[in-house]
Amino acid sequence: MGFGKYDPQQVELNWQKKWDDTRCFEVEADPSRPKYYVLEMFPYPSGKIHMGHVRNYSIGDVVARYKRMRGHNVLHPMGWDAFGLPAENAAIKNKTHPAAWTYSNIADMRAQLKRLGYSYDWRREIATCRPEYYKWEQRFFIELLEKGLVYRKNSPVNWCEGCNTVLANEQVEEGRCWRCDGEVEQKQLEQWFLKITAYAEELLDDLKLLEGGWPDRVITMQENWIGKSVGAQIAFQVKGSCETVEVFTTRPDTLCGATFMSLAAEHPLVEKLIAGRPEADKVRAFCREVANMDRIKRGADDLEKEGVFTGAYCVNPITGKDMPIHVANFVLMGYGTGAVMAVPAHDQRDFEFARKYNLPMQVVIAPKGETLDISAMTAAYADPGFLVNSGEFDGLPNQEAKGAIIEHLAKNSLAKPTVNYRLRDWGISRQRFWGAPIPVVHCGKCGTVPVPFDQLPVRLPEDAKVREDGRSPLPLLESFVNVACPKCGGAARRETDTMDTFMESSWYFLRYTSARNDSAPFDPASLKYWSPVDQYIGGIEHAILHLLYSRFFVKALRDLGYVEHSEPFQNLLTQGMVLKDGAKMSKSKGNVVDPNAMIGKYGADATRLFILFASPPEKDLEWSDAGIEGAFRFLNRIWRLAEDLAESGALLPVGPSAPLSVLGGELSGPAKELRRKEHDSVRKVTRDMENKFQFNTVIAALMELVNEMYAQKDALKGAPGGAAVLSSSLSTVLTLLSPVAPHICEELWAHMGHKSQLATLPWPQCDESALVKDEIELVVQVNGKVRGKLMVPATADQDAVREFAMTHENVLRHLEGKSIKKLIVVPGKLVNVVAG
RNA sequence: GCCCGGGUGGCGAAACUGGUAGACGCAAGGGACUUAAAAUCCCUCAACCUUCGGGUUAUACGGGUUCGACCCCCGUCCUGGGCACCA
Repeated sequence: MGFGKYDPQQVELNWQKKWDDTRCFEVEADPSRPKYYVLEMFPYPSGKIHMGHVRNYSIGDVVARYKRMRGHNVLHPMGWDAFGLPAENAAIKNKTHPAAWTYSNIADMRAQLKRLGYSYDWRREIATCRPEYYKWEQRFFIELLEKGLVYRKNSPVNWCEGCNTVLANEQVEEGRCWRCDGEVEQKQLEQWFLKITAYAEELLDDLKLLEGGWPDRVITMQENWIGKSVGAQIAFQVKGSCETVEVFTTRPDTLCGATFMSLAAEHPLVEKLIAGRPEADKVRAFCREVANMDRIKRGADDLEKEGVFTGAYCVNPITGKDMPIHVANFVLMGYGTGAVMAVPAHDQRDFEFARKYNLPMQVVIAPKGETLDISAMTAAYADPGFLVNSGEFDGLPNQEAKGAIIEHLAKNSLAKPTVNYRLRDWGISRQRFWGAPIPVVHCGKCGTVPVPFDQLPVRLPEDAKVREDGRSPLPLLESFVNVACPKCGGAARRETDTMDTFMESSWYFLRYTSARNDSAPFDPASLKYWSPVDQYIGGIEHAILHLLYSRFFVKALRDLGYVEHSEPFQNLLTQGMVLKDGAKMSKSKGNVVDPNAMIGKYGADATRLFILFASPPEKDLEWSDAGIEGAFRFLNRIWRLAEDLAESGALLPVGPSAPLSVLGGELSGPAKELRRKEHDSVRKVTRDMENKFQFNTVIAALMELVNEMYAQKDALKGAPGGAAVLSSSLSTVLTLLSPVAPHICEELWAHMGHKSQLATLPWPQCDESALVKDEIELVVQVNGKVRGKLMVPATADQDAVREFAMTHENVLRHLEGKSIKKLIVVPGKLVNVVAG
């Protein structure tokens, strides 16, 4: 009896239904079993699944299915990052509510994911735009507010005119909006901030815990972003005034070489310093010009260093010398204290500035035994050395001098060791509608009042109409805005800003552990059992944004008492992009390959197989229409192999890597050889699964085994134990391939007469004794070059190997006229004859 | 400037702990089957030389360590990415 043509549509729908009916992938916390939490970054419901999603979720599904077969209790959930701008834009265009567009997209995309056969526990599905979800986020917000980790301040913020909203620093890329690529301007606004800087040190330190589990480059990117600098804060007295200028420096050792001072244009002291001075107008004009310069121009590499003298002086706390105070365009108010002690001899920037404005320079560090002549220098000397011209500190190595000078000044409270970070607090206010409302009320009498827990969630009104101009309808929606103050009961107004959508994605992975709980954000026992995420998988584009925010959020929730762990994601796999013709797929380039079309033509299994085979997961993958044909061809090859065995009565219900007792005793010849290959495949596949999820070589190993079965099947069908070995090998192929191409494997598994479901079967074991070879191919090298290969008994010892090697004609030819100096034997592999 | 990656056939790639470089697949060429096509099966496939035994050169480039190097060390080039007038 034949199986008929391989029809992926029919096979796949059939098995998807069976998995559904048997609730195969639903899991509960079970402390008696080892858990494994595998998670892929959840999608934004933009409308359709694209190839990037297919790659991401196929990788995750193989991990989930593999770990399940390895005996783990596997949590593998899916949900929707459902708030955000595209929904609003679509709603404006289609004159509907963002919710309608979002939920309809979710329904479409869920169906697509189901069609791909991913093994999710769908009962845990979440959509972040649902009040049952964001209600808890609002609660966290209030708790963080009470703890002082949320605050409101009026500050310059990044404003994107295109998106009509504020952006966090992490969302500005080279002066442009991460989403719409529009130019970002600076604006002064009252905004809510999350105090991520309170965790700067821990966020940096804990990166050590992630070494080995996270890609190095992601760790470095986070290190760079946090940007820790160790140094000192030093106070400089302003001459003739009680004011001081506070400076942050990483080079306190160069203090005696500080010959002038540079302030940022926005520095609050500037106005006080110039009051009543003849320079005042000129300085004000300069400050205004610098402050009004747009962000991109001001940050440009080639910006000419410019400054202006304020007329005021401060005093070097060690040398006692006067230092003219300048305002300089390269000093940033946002870093350190907004003031820089200028050491022109040892800082390139200050060097150029001093040369341009003819300011004093003083060498204070020189290489051992050398003197530096400032007038002859063409650049600052920034290398290590020993102190000179620094009074009592002369002769100290500059590294040591750092501590000594701070200590000296600390006696008079003029300096203290300080650490500075580049990381800024996370601005989370968004002037948009489709986001979680910030749960506070502004009362004329009581000020800013948090909404009490029992009044949560603050729901996003369902009757709001999006505005043509893209601005949020919330401020004009009286029914939303007007509210009684929770404290005094008087008339008050609701906050109309919503939260950055990165808030929702900062904790969704925790919510999956008890997604349907409506009395608390998490069920503590489930949360504890499943956390942290063992394997997280997603794109490198979130190396900073989402991954940094999530790390911070987990630490903050830990300090609120919600979670016990400190790092959300134990292991991180950053998958490469899916390219077509060398470029990222995009509508504008017209190089998009639609997953639906591929599933329709070749099926989900072939699509998954190709995308996993074409490239290792971290690398970019070039889509190839011929490649997916090849994947489909391989599945057909397995199908026909099973069919062929069935037709010749050689298809027995023998399990994978069957023991000799099942195979009918000791084997010999091709049967033994195939069994060896079978077990070797188990060994290889298991190793590559464990080692960084190298699915491409996993699949290659299975192709080899199938090729071997094709080569041997006709000889084996009639041989003793042959049918059993063929069947065992086929079982092995189906079992090992099932995480990648689950439907066809289940189907053929059933055809073999097995009653179980592959999805819940244990992973096969490699029997080491099956790997033993009677004969091995011995490679013979002469002076490191291969000169011959011969088959020798695997048991041959060193002397025997030597004998064999010397029988090889070509080897002897290369040894002619030479004496053997040394013989190196790599057991089971090769022998190298060193001769000269 | 600082910090991370990466560089292997026509293409995607593989190579375990330093032990036969190119597994597996794609493309290409040849053959079988077929009235024909598709599908399938078999063979060839790094470059050059060859008396067809084999030889030489090859993992960006130049050195080194080693019996032996894609792999380890030093230097150079190219390339992708992150951070940056950061004090």
